[in-house]
Amino acid sequence: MKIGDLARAGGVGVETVRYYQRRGLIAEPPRPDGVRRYGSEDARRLRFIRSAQVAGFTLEEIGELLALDATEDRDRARELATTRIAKLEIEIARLKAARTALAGLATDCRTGTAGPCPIISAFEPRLRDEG
Amino acid sequence: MKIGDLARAGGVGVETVRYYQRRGLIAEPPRPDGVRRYGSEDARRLRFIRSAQVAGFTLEEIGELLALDATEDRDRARELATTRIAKLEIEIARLKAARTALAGLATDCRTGTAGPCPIISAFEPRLRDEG
DNA sequence: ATAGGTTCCGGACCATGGTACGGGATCAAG
DNA sequence: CTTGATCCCGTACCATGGTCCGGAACCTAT
Repeated sequence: MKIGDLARAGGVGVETVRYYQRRGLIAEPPRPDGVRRYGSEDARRLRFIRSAQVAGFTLEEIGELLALDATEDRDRARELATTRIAKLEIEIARLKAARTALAGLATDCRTGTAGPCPIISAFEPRLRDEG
Repeated sequence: MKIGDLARAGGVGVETVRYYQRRGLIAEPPRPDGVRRYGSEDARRLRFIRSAQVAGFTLEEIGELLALDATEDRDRARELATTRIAKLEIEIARLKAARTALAGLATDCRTGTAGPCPIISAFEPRLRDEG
């Protein structure tokens, strides 16, 4: 694979691959004829990077994870995982609360009723009755 | 309230309040004696901004929401709300998947077993048996 | 009255994660 | 053998959301 193929396989741009390379997230592959040649392992790494980003890891942390993948430091790996899980829990709870607030807003802003809808108060703790 | 009080009430820095002001998210308050004097309404706005950020709105969108709060454009308000809800659903699902992956990683990386733990594969679709 | 804390302001700077630019080399197809 | 795509490289630039800087003015307590 050349860089363009890898980028396509990973759903990113060529520039992004080069950027990851500069950051040391993807190893510099051999270039027999002057052009970088990647293997399926690189594609796997690239996919991992994207997944880990979704999980909220920064590129720096992802670099550590990748380095760790080859080591025996299971403790550190578990530590990174559990720390991130805790943050994910918080984030998920936050997003759910936001969703609830927005659902309330969408309901309150049904068409047909006159006047503005209470956007700001939609995010405030609901003390008013549900009636 | 002076700007420092407002910032404290909103859990942000003074510079952040000034920044929001520049962005037009908080109205320029009266300054009888040359110093900005805020009321509880401003604190409410500030809290709203933080909540809306958690909900994934950009500051630009938040500006629109704030503008909308005073208008009669219920359709637009509902539209923004439902669009964001859809994105939140996706994001929540993603975070849950990430949490699952990390939980698997943490399990696999129990201490005691020898060898590196499969960090990269933790995020790959699990085809291998659970045994 | 002098020090410490706060406010004012514009503009510079920062972190993160890319994205674009310009210019040159190389390759495959028409 | 030219055209178009792709590759190489370094550097510059971008968007977002702040954060800090320096210098001047003010208030309050000691």
